[in-house]
Amino acid sequence: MGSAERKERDRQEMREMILTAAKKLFIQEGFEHVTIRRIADEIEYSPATVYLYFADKDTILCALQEVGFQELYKRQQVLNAIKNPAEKLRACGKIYIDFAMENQELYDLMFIMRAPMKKFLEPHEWTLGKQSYDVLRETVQQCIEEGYIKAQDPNIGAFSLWALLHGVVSIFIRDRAPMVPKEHQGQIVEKILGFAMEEILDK
Amino acid sequence: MGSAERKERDRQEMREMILTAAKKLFIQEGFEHVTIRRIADEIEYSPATVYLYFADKDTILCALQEVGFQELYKRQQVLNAIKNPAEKLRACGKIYIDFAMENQELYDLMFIMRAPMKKFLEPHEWTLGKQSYDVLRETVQQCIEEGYIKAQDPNIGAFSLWALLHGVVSIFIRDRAPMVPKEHQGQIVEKILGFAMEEILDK
DNA sequence: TTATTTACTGAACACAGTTTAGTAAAATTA
DNA sequence: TAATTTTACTAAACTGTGTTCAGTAAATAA
Repeated sequence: MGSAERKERDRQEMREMILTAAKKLFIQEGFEHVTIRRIADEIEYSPATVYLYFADKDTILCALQEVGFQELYKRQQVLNAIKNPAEKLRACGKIYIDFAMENQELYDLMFIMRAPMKKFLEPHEWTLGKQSYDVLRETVQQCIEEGYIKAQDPNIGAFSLWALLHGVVSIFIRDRAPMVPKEHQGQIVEKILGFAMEEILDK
Repeated sequence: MGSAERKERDRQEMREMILTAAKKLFIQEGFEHVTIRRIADEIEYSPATVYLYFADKDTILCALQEVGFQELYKRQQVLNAIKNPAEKLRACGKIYIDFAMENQELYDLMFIMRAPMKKFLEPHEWTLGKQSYDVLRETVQQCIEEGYIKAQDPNIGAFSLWALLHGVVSIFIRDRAPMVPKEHQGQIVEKILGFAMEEILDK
């Protein structure tokens, strides 16, 4: 009677195949080329089969979004080694912008795209996102406690910093700054992070 | 032989009818319900007719984007009455965030959506956007000249402020901050503007 | 009055996401 | 082993996109 377990294992394998194919298409060809039919081609099954493993396209995008949050959270782990809160905050910002600029399609899906958010609106688990956000919020909190930031509310502080960094990278990712050539974008993102750090931190 | 002029006038009227219909759908029903067929219904012509006045859907979205930039620029005109650069900068920010939060669908089209940007990528006229951006840049410039800001480069300064404000409003517009209830969003946007002003301005 | 240009549309095409009816293989039961 | 049921899968279709094209009727020009 161990066949039920094998079934479940096979099912998970299939789900991962689909996600892997979707991610590959997503990164290599961009969002607009991620179609159920292309995913089906990639895994060598029919389009209808995809629907036996995922309710609809948005659900696949949600799952992919979670993969993105896992990767971001993983990068954030190096922060545990940094004790000084000011340094830690700067590193936290750096990790965020590097992740964004190096994985633009994935970042877009996680923080900009409309598609996969319908599912999340309700009580649902934005858990993964919260996990990453908490890293930032706690670092800001630490900066306040140890007197590196004069600001009072860690929530507003963390949110402002997030907004600033998200603002810069999303302007570039969605091509809203034609006055800035692509090859200067990374440099400007870093400069703004440094600028923000000087303004926020007291020493 | 004045018929050629009337023809041109009729043509412009038709273009405006289409844009008006598109804008109405856009604002009342949201982007996903703006289809060529719905626009055609609205103006009581066939879908094919729309293509006699606009090359494709993206071109219509571009035109709508320009309408948005006109509206933003129009709001910015009240800034001319403000002489003190610090006050002016704050008002400039306030106008921006008010416009964004009051016209979320339009703001989305102007600053977030992917669709209408393919056309703009080349040398093309991002003129309207530049016009509005220059208002901000010149205000920052003025603040620097009159010693209200210690920062050296007006470009980085203006861009940072834009990024911060765009970051906040776009996080809300694309529902990426489930921890913030809708009724508090406006309040937070304002708080962050105030926060930024305190940090940036020297007095 | 005739010829030509203009403004418009019905019908189709290609391509999405998604559903459904059916099939062949595997698993279960007898 | 033989019969039955369940499972895994797919071909084909449905709806709804953006877009094109051949044809038509009215307005204009000759």
